[in-house]
Amino acid sequence: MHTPGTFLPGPGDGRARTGTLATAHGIIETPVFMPVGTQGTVKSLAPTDLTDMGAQIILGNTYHLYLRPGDELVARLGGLHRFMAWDGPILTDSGGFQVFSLAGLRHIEEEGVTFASHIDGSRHLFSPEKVVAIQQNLGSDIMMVLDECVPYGADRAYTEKSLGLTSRWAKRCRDVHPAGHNGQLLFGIVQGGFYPDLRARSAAEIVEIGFDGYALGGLSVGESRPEMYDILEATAPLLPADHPRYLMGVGAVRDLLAGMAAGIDMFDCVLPTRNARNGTLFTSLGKVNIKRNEYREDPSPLDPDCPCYACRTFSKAYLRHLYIARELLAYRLNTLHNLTFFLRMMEGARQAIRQGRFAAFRAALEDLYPATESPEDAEAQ
RNA sequence: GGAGGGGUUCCCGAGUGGCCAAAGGGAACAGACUGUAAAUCUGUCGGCGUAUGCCUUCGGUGGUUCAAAUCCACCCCCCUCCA
Repeated sequence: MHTPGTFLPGPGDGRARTGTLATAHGIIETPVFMPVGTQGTVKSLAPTDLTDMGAQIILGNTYHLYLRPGDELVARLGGLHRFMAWDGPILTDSGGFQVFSLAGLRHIEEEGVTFASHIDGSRHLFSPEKVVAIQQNLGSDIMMVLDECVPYGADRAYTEKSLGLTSRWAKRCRDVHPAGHNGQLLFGIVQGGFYPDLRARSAAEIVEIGFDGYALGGLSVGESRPEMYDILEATAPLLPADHPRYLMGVGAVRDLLAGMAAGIDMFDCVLPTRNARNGTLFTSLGKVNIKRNEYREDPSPLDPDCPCYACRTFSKAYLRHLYIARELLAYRLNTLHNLTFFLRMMEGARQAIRQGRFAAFRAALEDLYPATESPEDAEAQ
């Protein structure tokens, strides 16, 4: 049988590939999209909803769960799976991203990062060892090393220095969590900003340490698509083919497609869940802003091609009404739908890759989800 | 009948001589959201073919003034208290 950590590549199509990753809570078919459940819940959904829509693995967050309710409390209650009643695989992010995004009161030094809680201002230290210990308490199937997610625009000197720190932190994480320990996998994270040679160096150092999987961090942090794709395409091939590759924090429909085309196996992003709560829905006919006046009396389903409960049961007019009226059901139905769309898209992608028609699959979706130029980009031209 | 308070742009509500097309909130309309401090944030929101511009608007009418949502007179509504 599969022991946790076993990654078996399946049929591929160009650089895009399928595969299976074994974890202590089940086997994941890749490429996979992982819904984000930062605080031990995918906002507005119950675990049964996730099971029903075919979610294979979800995310939790070290930073948030450590601060509240506390990883030791979760451990006493039987671990995160039991605590939140989700039997499938869980990946926990290390808090590296929070170190970056909650940039307010924080200090990065060799030992780790000192920060102030966004909840009560209390001071804490996240060291590589601490972050692993927290994730061990949570009992996640895939743990992430502590890294520094370098902000967009960081200069070469800073990026280079940061990359070295991320590598040393990665090594310390590996040292306190040897391969195979507890059935919990540990993934390394490649940084290096937007300097291809630094990316290559980071990849080499992280691969040298040896992890169960390799993540690309520090992308989709404000850069343009071409910049992101350049780094993605240059770096993904540097990650070992016999391990899963994870593109952190991505993403948008066309970014997922670009990632898969580059050989990425795993993705996570708040986009489908957050956008659902903000009224932007993804459908087989393109993006729908459900609050628009044009849907006020529209009796048709949101997506005639979608099997989710919202699409099977309600009209766009009703979904619009719920959203405009800020009814709680709106958040739930919208999230149900958006995640269903993303998961089905990934299923479609896996099939397309197996059948050698990924390029066509990608092109069709890219037509529905054109690259939206940011106003800044447009003005710059 | 007497005393007092009030009528402001779709709604609520600031504004009591010029810096007022008029704060703020809501509604409405549109947009953003990429390892979730996000059920959040941004823009528009009287009219005029992009306007340091013009026109219309602050219960009604008439006046004072270089200038009025703001001051005066009368009128029309609404609310509270006392008879």
